[in-house]
Amino acid sequence: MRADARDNRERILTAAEQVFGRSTAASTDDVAKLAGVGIATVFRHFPTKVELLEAVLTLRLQRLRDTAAELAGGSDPGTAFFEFFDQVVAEAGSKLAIAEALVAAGSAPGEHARQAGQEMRQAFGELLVKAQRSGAVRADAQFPEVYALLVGASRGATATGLDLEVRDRMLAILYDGLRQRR
Amino acid sequence: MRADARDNRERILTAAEQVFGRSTAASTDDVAKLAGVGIATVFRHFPTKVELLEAVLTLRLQRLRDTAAELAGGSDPGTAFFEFFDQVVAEAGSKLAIAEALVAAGSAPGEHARQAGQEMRQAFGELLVKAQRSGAVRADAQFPEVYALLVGASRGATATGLDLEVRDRMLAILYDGLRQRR
DNA sequence: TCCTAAGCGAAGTGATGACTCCGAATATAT
DNA sequence: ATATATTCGGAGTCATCACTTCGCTTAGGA
Repeated sequence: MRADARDNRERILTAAEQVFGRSTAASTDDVAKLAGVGIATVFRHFPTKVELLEAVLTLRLQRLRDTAAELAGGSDPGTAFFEFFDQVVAEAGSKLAIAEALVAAGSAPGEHARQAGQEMRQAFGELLVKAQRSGAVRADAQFPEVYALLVGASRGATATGLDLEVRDRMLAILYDGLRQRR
Repeated sequence: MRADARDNRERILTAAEQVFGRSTAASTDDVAKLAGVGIATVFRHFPTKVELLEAVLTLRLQRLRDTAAELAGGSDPGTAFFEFFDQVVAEAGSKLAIAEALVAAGSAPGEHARQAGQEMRQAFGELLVKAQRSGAVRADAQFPEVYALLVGASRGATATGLDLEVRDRMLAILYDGLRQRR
């Protein structure tokens, strides 16, 4: 691939992430304009709009997976688990698209996104198990409901009108539920 | 208004609720077809698609408000609060539109929907206060975060793939957090 | 430097969907 | 029963958007 083509591909992805971050209903022209390329260039790199959306989704899921993996290597398992939860919800609070990505992670269309979603869930699952072994999270919680809570909290955060204090109090209540029953 | 006109208005609203329940991106033609009327008839009763959506949203919010008011008159305040929570989440689990309605309730466009949203939140707020007075819900929880949790749980429920056991375990964790700290 | 294949952008194309126009149909008051 | 004002339905219109075509440009090897 020629150097200018690679550059454009990067620019398009970056622009798409920003544009679709606001609304996935945005047009391909908008992405092209923000990227500073022609429409045809967008379609040359991503043959359909769905494939472009998929690429953006995959990127986001991979980043979340990396964050989880990074935290897993860190200090306290309990801290790592809640830290990840915090970070995801914080991001989702300002970017609706992240929340949507989480929902889509379960039943993602397309091979790349599906795999990225699976890896992210896998990494989050490991954070959960370690936190449970350390006693920071109740042992009777299973992955599906904890993931559902992550998705829900992300959506709930966007409903707070971006009020950080409300968001933190919401999470405090949720975390009380997730912690080990005495 | 002529009797046939009123009939059609009803039919259109019912059809719209069903069609937009699947996706708000559905076309007005779909609504007209399901209602068994011409497209023009839909637009005569609801001049724009947004107004039609608004009417559906208002209807849903009013129903939720009625449910809350009904439960408030019932027996135990704690039971009433969690019962409402259960019902809303259960409905949202099968109808994504309800979850969206909850989100929109905060910043609804249009006068009718805005007011219906406010009334629903008001009714839910009363359930919360009573439950707190009775000691069933922790006293330090304020309305905004509890509402955010309701919105979040509704969204989370749709992410469980409609698995009722997962949904119930998710709610159990959440309710543990909402109950009075001893 | 020059050649050429890879890449580019702007002007299409066709489909879709919100919304309108107007002649036909019909409810209802007399 | 009849008149007429109201309502109806389907065939438009117009804008938007995903996607294509094609003549021009340019990167980068010889």
